[in-house]
Amino acid sequence: MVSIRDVAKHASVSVATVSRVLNDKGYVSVETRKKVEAAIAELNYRPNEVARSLFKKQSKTLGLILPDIMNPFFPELARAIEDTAAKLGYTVILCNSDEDEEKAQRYLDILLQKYVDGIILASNTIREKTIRELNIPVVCIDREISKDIPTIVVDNKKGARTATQFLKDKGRKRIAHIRGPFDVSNANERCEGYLGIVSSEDWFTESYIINGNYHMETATKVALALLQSHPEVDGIFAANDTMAIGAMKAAYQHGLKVPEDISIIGFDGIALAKASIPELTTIEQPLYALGQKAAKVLIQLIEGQEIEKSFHQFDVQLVEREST
Amino acid sequence: MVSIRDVAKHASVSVATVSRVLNDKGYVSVETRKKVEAAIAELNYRPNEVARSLFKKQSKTLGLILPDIMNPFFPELARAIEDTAAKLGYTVILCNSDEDEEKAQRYLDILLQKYVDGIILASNTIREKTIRELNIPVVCIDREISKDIPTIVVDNKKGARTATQFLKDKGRKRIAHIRGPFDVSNANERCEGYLGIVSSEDWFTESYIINGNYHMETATKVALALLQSHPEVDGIFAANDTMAIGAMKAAYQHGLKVPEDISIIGFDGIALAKASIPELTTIEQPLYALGQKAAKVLIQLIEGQEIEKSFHQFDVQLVEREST
DNA sequence: TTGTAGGCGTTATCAC
DNA sequence: GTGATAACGCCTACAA
Repeated sequence: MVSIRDVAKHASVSVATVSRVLNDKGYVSVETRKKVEAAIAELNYRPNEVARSLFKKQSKTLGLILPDIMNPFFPELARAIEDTAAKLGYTVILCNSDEDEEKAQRYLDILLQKYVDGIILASNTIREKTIRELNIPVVCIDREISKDIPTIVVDNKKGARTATQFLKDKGRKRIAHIRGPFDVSNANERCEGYLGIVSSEDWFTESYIINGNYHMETATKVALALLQSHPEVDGIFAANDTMAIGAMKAAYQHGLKVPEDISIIGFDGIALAKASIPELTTIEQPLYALGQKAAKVLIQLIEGQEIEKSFHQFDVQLVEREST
Repeated sequence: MVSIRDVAKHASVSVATVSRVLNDKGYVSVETRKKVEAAIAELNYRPNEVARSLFKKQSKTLGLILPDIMNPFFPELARAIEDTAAKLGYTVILCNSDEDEEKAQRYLDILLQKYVDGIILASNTIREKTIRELNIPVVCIDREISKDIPTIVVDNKKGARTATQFLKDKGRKRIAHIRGPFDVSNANERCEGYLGIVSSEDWFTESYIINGNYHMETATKVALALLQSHPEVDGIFAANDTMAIGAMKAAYQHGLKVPEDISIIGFDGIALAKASIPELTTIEQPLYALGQKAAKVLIQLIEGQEIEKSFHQFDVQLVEREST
């Protein structure tokens, strides 16, 4: 690897001068600059980012900690973050935490040791205090940890209301809800939204709320049980698309036609929703925009720019397809 | 951030000694070691990886360049790679190349500047020469660039033969193929496999091979056109699952029932295949194992261990579900 | 306008 | 056994 010293020698100047033209800082005569640039080109020199990082105490690297990139919700987010980061000169380290606090903590340590400039975090196990102690900018996404930490989320409650109301408007009389995990904030918000619409209905009972874990298989199982015990159910709002697909499977297994016999609506707007047959009606999150925003805010924070506001709640949109 | 110097001072020893206990290298008396360890614990000291990297010229970081993490084929691969890397003490930088040579090249440069220790590459735009010039270990995955570069792939041809033969065995008489892009090696291999089974059939014509691009929408379009112009087609082997789903959509749009009127089989075994209704029969790749192997081989290469062989071709497995 | 030199936090080579 | 000290490649006072 050719170093700044080689360039200096080649151009018969000092390393300081080379550094100056490299960073466009300080005075350099046009002539010397040209000489240096020629040397750089000739030697195909590229500054060593590690040395730079050591000196500057920052690495132009972001950490991205999410539960599991295999969860179809995250790839689009990750892509948006990576795109935006790249555009702004940053690189991103991918970490899968599996919602495991210890694992997340380990990644946090490693990222710190590697001098990452900031972290984007989708987690419900990490607490505010831990984040504060990191002493580097952190942006939370999808899951809110504290109002005092920059956060990019979506209006879950409103989206859930929209979904439930939509089912009602479609003439559905008994609307059930497959909720997400209790320790995930958005799952609780979505459940609240659902309740906001149905809790005053005379038919409503708690048994219309069944517990899912955001995964398909479990959703199929619990939905099937629901359909068996409550054959009157004619509409399901699942707290995410994956579970909605699971519910569709359950409906078929139970001999029900979607959407003729039962309407199913999801939440998230992942690619899967468009790939299912019938295609899934869902509450679509602007996933790419969320990721983009997260990266932008984080980098602003890193670069010390003033942030207008730190809590961003995006709107969500009903996309009607074939399952309702 | 507390540095090795702070620890040294705290333990009243020299930095050299601290370094020795840190790396378990050289002689350190039990007593001093204990002192140092106490100081480390007390100050909660963690060595600075950047400084380490600078000195050692390696960063315990891997680069992962793939076309697009949003393509459902890649998350599982990425996850396996990240898991394995983490277990072995490495971290991974995610890069999306969009099959764009220039973009990939840019990432390569950046990764080099960051001293990554090795790169895992899924690309068909980068040439062998470019890889050689990197002067760091590279392993290719999913797409073969050269027999001389460590590569992890699957027996595409055989898998394609299996798929096509399976359709035949199911009694399908006119089997079409939606192929992948011409510049992707596995697409060509899969097409060859298909041809191996059908090219000698008397009904076979080139018009049974239609061009897809591994994406769903296009597949739906071309499959629909095929079904219209060739209503006799009763089986489709799509070169990947995403296109197989697209073909299912086309079948439904055309008024055909799957699998009653037409059988459809995919390739890859992505999660989507299990989520579709009906569930997709497919040729399943051991995705996680592939990623794991890639990471392991790369790290072996990095750590200078001898590699038994560098070209790994995994077997593929027919998974029969509901679409055939 | 340019060069010298010290330091970022580690590791490794020598002395002692 | 332990401690100075010179790298690693870069940046930035400070001098010249």
